[in-house]
Amino acid sequence: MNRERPDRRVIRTRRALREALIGLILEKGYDAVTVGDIVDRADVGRSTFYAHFVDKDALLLGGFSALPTLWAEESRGSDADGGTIPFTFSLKMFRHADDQRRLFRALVGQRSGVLVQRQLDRVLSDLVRADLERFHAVGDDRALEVAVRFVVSAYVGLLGWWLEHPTPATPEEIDRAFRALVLPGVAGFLGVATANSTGRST
Amino acid sequence: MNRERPDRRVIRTRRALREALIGLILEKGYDAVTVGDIVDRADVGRSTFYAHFVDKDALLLGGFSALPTLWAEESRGSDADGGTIPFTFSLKMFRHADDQRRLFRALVGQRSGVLVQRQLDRVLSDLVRADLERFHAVGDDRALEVAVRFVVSAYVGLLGWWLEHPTPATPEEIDRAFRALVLPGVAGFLGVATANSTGRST
DNA sequence: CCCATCTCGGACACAACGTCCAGCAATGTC
DNA sequence: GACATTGCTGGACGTTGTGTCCGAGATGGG
Repeated sequence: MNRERPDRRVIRTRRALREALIGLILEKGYDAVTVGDIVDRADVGRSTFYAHFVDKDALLLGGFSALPTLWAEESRGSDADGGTIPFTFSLKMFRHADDQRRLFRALVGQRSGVLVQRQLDRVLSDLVRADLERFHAVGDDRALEVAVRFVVSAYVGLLGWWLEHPTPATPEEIDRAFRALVLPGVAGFLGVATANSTGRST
Repeated sequence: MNRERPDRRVIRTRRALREALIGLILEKGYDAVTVGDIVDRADVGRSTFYAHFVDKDALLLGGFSALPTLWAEESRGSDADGGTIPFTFSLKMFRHADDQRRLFRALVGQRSGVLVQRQLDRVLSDLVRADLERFHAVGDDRALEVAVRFVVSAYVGLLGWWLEHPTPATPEEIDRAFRALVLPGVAGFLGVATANSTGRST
């Protein structure tokens, strides 16, 4: 890995930009934020911004680049749970989102951009796929993908809804709802899939 | 209703714009299309465009404004089905999307804008809510909303995935998968299902 | 045939993006 | 502590797209 620790100035600049962005997102929503806004608030030259990031998007996603690894480690770390319960990411994520509710609402909520949602989708897809393979030992690849898509869509949908609501539901409650809604269908679907191998003759 | 049939010129212009937009969406994707592109292809003055629509978005959604009513009528019309099977929109929609696959992929696919997805979300939410109320007689309003969110998210997610794939799955197959994945969870979550009709297709 | 209405076309102001460069400042190293 | 390296500044510039405005001309409906 190319891990030469960068210049202090670089760190400073990047942090300033990241924090400015987050503040602005909370105020105006991501889409309404311009590069001008960001460098203005961060007290950084416009050209400096482009020296670091090609895009507004790059800045945002750069902040998230650490997260996937973190989650992956968390999920692997808790093998005790991971061994018996599928989708352990769910409750963790709900809690995390609850802590940073305002930011998450702005980023993953229903009236936000798609960028972060898409990123989240990608990360979750891998986790879910791994869990499904572990718990169901499916043979049909396409059925697996359909199930992954189903679980992730349902999850992100519920998450977005929950964030966007002045709701008294706790992370635990919404997590329970998620499991109750998703697990039966998956069990039935992948069970049938292995025995019956849905669909065309391969 | 204010249904004075408008001037021929108006009709002509609007149709030209709509068709130009669709063509351009198929070529470049919605986001990449500019108002300039549209009026250019439609051979319409720029100012004329703004005399009809405030936005690129308005033009697009204007085209869809007829659709919800159509679906609602379809759904109400087929009371024979509607009486025994929930979510009759599903297969219809899958078929419709299959017919216009390229356009739908550009509009509802996973790398498309959110506009149409959101519109679709709204329309489907109402349909799904109605069906859930009819089939489950729920008392808890919040549980109902959670279930609606779940069903719609799962549906739109599967639809998007299916469109974006060079997949040999027919509308019927993906519809069956959708029902198999969604119905058990809903039944369990909302309590007693009045009719336990788990996807009998034909 | 005439009037109302629509369309044209081009000019304009504006907002944001992304690039470039010369001069200055901070940094890590020896 | 001196110095070469690297990063930052700040503002000018070109570009693209948006949305508005208006007078002149074309076209439709009664």
